[in-house]
Amino acid sequence: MTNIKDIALHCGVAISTVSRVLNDHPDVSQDTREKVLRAVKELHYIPNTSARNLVRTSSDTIALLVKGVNNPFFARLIKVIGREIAQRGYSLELHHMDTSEDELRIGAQLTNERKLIGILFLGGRFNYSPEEMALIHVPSVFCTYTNTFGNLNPSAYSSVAIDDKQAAQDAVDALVALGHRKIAILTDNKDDRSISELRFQGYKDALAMHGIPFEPNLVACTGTFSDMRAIYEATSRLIERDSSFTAIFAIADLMAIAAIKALSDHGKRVPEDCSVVAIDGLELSSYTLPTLTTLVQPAEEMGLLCAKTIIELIEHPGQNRQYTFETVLRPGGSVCRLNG
Amino acid sequence: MTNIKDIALHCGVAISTVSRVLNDHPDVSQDTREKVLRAVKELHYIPNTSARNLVRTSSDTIALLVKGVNNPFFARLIKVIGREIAQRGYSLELHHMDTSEDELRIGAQLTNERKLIGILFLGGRFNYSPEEMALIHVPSVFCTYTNTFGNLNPSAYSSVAIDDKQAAQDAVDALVALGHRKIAILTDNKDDRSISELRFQGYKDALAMHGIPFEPNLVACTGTFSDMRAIYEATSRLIERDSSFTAIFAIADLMAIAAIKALSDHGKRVPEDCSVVAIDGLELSSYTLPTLTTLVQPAEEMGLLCAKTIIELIEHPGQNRQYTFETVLRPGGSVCRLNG
DNA sequence: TTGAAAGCGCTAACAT
DNA sequence: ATGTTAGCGCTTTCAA
Repeated sequence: MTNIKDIALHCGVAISTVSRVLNDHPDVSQDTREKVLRAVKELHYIPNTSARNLVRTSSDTIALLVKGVNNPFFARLIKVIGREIAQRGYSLELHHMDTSEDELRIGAQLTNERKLIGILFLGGRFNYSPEEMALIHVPSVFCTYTNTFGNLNPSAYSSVAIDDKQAAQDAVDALVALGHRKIAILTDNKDDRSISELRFQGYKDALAMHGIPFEPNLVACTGTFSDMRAIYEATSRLIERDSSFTAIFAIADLMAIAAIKALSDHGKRVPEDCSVVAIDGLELSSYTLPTLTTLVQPAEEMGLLCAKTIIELIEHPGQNRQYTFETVLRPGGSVCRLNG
Repeated sequence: MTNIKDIALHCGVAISTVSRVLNDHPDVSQDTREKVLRAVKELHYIPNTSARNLVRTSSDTIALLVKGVNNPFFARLIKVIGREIAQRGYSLELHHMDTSEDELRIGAQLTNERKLIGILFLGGRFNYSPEEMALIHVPSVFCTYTNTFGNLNPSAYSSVAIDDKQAAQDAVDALVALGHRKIAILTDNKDDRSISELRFQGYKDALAMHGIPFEPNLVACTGTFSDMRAIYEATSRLIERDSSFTAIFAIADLMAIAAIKALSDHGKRVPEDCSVVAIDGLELSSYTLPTLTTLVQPAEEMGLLCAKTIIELIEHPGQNRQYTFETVLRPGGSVCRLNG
């Protein structure tokens, strides 16, 4: 591997001069600059970021730490965030990690490895403790989740999220408004201290608010957000167990899509025999047959605010703040009035 | 940030001793080891990977370089690859980059930054030149693409891919076998020197082989693989321009889904009025209404072979090899016999 | 079993 | 405008 020293030797200049050229410092003569740049090309020089990061005390880099690969909702968010960060003159580094890893630990590691100035967390847990949070020494924003199940002081973190419980209530409300009272729920999990639990809670609250008794029989747990087969099967079991429901609330769009297939395969037409409402608002859901009635998370706005917030925090530290977005019902062909 | 030196000071040992403990070297006394490990916990020590990578001459790390975020087909591949690499005792690092970046350059940079022992490229170009390829000094495998439009010597690269042209031919053949002769194509692009071009070529070849004249009017270009709205509109324009076709070949599953919606909105039922065949075999496509007839890329097998191949190359350099997979037709509800 | 010290490639003072 | 030099945090000889 050719390094900065090779370039210096080749050009008969000092390595600091090469470094200056490489980092666009102004105080280098035109001649030297060109000579160095030519050598860089000729010798196929590729900078060693490890060495650079080791010696630098700061960068202009914000990391976007994504936990879990399979979330289609993240894609739009990432796009918007990337655009805004670039436009504001910072660099964005995308890092993915497995669901099994600890995002705060990885964040801390990345911070001192790459001299990050900020971290955007995507897909993290809802229950950080102050001790865990203390690992992170740069500004950070929780994107699309917040600290509902943790005990962080509001001054200790920033977040941009929807109100999951409220969104679930809205979904159920929409079904009730159409005359439905036997409403099943399709959820990943009932008590994951995360999205599923919140949306499940919103479902129960909404039922209670409408004086509808909660029926455990109408709860279908999939154990997954993305495995269509598992979702299909959970729905099938639900139908076979108790098909008295006239509507399903699915906590995610993809779940609704698999559910509609299961309903169809069991001779139940959507929406005539069963209405379906979900939460997400994926672009895809506007192109299925029938199209999905879903509570849209405003991905673009949320992504933009995530970016704006982290930059604000970087430029003016200490102004932590939690933002909550409203979901908007996007009408689709998957619902209809009961017996209508 | 606490570093290895702080730990050493805290424990009253030398830096090298701490390093030995951290790297599981055997020649450290039980006492010292425990003392150091305790300090690591207490002081919240987090290793600096940059420093480590700078000094190391090699790692056990294979990188999976993914270009473009929005490909749903990649998710499964990544999962399989990750599992196999881990099982064989190597580490996998996932790196994402923008479509605008040069994967070979990034690969080269990452290699000397992180001391990689191998690279898996996902989503790269089909047209590398030997000069470009010379940047990469470790074994590598092109996953799900190959060098069709480049001039690499077969001994100079390894790849695991499907035969895109053949898959497109198979798709058209399937439609012709059902009596269709007016077959439209929905493609990203006609000449991108990549997947789209190959599949478009396969479409044309198949038509020719069956003595069906190629009609430019029946070509709909979307300019995208993932923007459903754009695909929907391209399909709509196609229908409004010339609705004489009885079948559509979509070069990707998501395109087919948007196309079916457009057909439906134009009063054309699928498959009764128009059959649809695609290439991909996403899990999703088995859960749409109607389900998609699609040529499945065997993601699991391909991912496994990618992993096996890179490991083989690492352990026995110089055995470059190109693998081609057959796609398999997965029958769905989106096709039927013409006038049947 | 442990310590001392060299140096990975680079940036950033500090000189000149 | 350019050169010299001291580290950044770590691994790895080489000595003891």
